Amino acid sequence: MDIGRLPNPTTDFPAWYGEVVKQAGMAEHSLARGTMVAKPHGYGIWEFVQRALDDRFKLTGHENVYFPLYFPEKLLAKEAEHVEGFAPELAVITHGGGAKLEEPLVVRPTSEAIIWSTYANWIQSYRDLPLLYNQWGNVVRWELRTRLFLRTSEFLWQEGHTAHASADEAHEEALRMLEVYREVAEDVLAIPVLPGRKSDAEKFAGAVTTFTIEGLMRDGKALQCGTSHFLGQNFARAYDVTFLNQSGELELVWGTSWGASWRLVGGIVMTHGDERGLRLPPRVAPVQVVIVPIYRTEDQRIEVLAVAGKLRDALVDDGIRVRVDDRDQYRPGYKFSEWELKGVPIRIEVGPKDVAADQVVTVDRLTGEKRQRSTAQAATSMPAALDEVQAGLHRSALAFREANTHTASSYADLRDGITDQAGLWVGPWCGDPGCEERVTADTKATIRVLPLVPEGPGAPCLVCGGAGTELATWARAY
RNA sequence: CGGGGCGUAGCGCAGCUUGGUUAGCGCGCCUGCUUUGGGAGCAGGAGGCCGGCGGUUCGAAUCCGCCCGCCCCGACCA
Repeated sequence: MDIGRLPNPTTDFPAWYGEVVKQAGMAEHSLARGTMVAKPHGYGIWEFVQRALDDRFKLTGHENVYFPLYFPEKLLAKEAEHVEGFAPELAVITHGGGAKLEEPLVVRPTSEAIIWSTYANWIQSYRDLPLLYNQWGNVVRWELRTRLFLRTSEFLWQEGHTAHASADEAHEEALRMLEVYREVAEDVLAIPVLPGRKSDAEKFAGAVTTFTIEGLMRDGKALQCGTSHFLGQNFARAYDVTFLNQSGELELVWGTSWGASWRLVGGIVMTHGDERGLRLPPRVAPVQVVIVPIYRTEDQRIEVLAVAGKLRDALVDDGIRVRVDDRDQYRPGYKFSEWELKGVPIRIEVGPKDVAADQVVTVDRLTGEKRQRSTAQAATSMPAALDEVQAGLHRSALAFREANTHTASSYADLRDGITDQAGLWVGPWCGDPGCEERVTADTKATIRVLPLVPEGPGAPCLVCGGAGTELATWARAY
């Protein structure tokens, strides 16, 4: 693999991002426009994200199911807002088995249509509710401009689809899953996020309310890291999903849906990366500790690898994902750089001098500081050292977000501020879509998040001066 | 879809203006020796339908036409 120097993340963030993803062996573009190949290092990180999410889905009472990749196009059209929202990015199958299809099929851009039309058959009574299902899969949205992990025409994600007997219960479910996303982002990915609501302009096509968690990337742009929707009875109405309540009355079912994608992998890169490459939170690092042996002679090689092997075994017993890099064709300095590029949280160096002194050198990816420890202590101190890296990454990301969150006190403030200083800008908004549009037209920034509980900020709208009803957070976004 | 740029070895590029016999450079790759505590050195070697099709010409990577693909910038999105 060709590992060269990286572009400067401060002056050329998009180029830096692309090079990190490629050089770290995470992903690359594939032949059809907008598609990507996920490579072992990138897919490996995604597997830990998946596991963290899936474990929590199970703990909150959900089961996994799988619905098909394509379904009749006319199904999509039953929910007006929904079809309108997705029409521009649909992939449509017109031919199959060498013949033109009588009914075109769509490749799912999301699965509400096929799932709700199926739920109609599964739900008759309040006793069938709630239905708490999730599926892991891929979806296709015909994107024009793509970026590895962040926006590709096909991407991997999970989508939860639940059905409930009451509005309150569905609403609670949507918030519960938002909290799951928040917890995974913060505790597992070490990405500080703002939970909240989307404005009507930004919400999911077909939802009553869309909830979101938003992260702030190192270049000052926001990234939506997960969304959860309260669907009201919109899809139940469109797909005729009714149930008999305890009083024997026919009612429409209440629904939610929620999704998070491998975009989160891109979020990890853009939140924690630095000029040397990726910095991985230990909880999603495919390799948490790498041991690099250093030797000159064959005798030293044997001796050093023996110590490295014993250390590896001790760490494996502690449940740590560890690898000994015993490749003979690369020298130590090369390996240091490569593992730093790949973001491995902790490196242990073992050389002849260390073996003689019964010690090793440890270096963490957070501070780059080299420390000597006894071999025994190195083994026992690793779980705590990994926790320190995990916490340190979150701490520094949070400090970055705080330093880049600004309060706008006038419209000029907001408009010029977002242009001059990327980041999150907070200010009162009256709720009028016209005012929202004006800001977007002037600055390319959008409302990323509104408070979970609407609460008057007690100050006039920054745009029109009318009564402010919301404290909106604005930013340019991915 | 509108504007700009580019297709030559796995990757990054030169050569094209002014056509000429064997198409070159860096990185990577293979072999050997020396090396190995922050991206090793030397020597030898493999690897090309010059994006495709057609035209001009004794002769095309080079000139002309058409086509295909990719990248960047403007309206949508996890």
